[in-house]
Amino acid sequence: MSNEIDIGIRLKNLRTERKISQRQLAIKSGISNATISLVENNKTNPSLGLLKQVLDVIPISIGDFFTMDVKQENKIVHRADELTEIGSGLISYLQVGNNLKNYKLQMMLERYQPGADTGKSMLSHESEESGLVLQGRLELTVGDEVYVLHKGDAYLFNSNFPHRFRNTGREECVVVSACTPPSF
Amino acid sequence: MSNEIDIGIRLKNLRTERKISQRQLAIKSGISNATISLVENNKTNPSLGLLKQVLDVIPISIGDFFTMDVKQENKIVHRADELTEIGSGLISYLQVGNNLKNYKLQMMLERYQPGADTGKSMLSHESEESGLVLQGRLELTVGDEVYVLHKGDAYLFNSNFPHRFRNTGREECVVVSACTPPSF
DNA sequence: ATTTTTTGTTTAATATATTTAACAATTTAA
DNA sequence: TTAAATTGTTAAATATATTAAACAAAAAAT
Repeated sequence: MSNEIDIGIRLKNLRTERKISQRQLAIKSGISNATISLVENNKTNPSLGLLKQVLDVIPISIGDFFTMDVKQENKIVHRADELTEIGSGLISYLQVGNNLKNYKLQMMLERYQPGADTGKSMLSHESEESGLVLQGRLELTVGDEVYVLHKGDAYLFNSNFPHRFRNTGREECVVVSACTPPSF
Repeated sequence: MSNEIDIGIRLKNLRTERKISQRQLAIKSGISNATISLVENNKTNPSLGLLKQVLDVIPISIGDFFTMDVKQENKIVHRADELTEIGSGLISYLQVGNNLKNYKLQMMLERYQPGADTGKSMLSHESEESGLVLQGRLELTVGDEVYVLHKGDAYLFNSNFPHRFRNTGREECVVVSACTPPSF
């Protein structure tokens, strides 16, 4: 799902590397600081003209902006409220770290609302998944086998098998999971 | 002045190379055909999300889109209504051709409204300019010399001299000019 | 300590992008 | 030829980006 362009982190990196504030950048570019904030947090869908105006003061071209490497994640401790939401709907995936390009490991705190269902995934990417249930009831289907997991139970499998997760219980189901390499 | 990003020509080239219509591209991308038209004619300032949606069906990345070479101008005959306006205000410069990157010669039809004034240009780029007055009265200053030209008169000079054009007459002044290499 | 700046974020107001629907012009079908 | 479909463009309606102004939190100054 996280298929979008991460304009925010790119701009924020460029700005903080130069040690200038949102407001300074705003003044130099002629864009409001509110907008800079919204862009950096991916809370708006900026126009190209606007982006160019901002990048002109860096300066960097639009092409370079999108082709440049995103600075590697170097934060080690991620506070509870800093985890990155990459899920949606009835399922929440709170990922440890924003940009995992340079990592082999993806760690997530998963929350399945009652009735939540990933659907049968037919993905055949070579990766391994493991998880441990903290709360609630989780139905796991791998191939033809169906399992029901409760608090304390864990799973580990090769994710090129078709698989599916469902919360068949009445309360929220919470799972801590790991995956290598990252699957999205 | 023409300092902007030529999104329009880039997209139009990509689309026409693939021989698909604006409407086909619109349907595939989920964007309205009206918008595609506006974007191709630089009549709107599209958001990045929109551009990405469109480019995804080409497909091409945003970075590549902006770094790719713009197809060279290959049109030979440019109809009167196809000339490219690169002037503004009281002065109209109708240029022969859109993208002159690969050309050494820039041909323009210039219209100076009464009172129009280029201001004294101190530019010292090595280039030659020539022009022929079709209508009206044109005051030309080159270095210390001031000349007044009327219908049929022409000029030719090396444009690293400071120079300036003014319409000191009461009617519109029309000039056909040439410049090498292109100055803007 | 207590102002005073400076920081990043958010909300309501406003500006502008985008869509829907219509148009005229050209091409395709019959 | 005429009718039908497809082309690109434009105007009015609508959705959304952007701004101005206020906010709370942190840093700097006194």
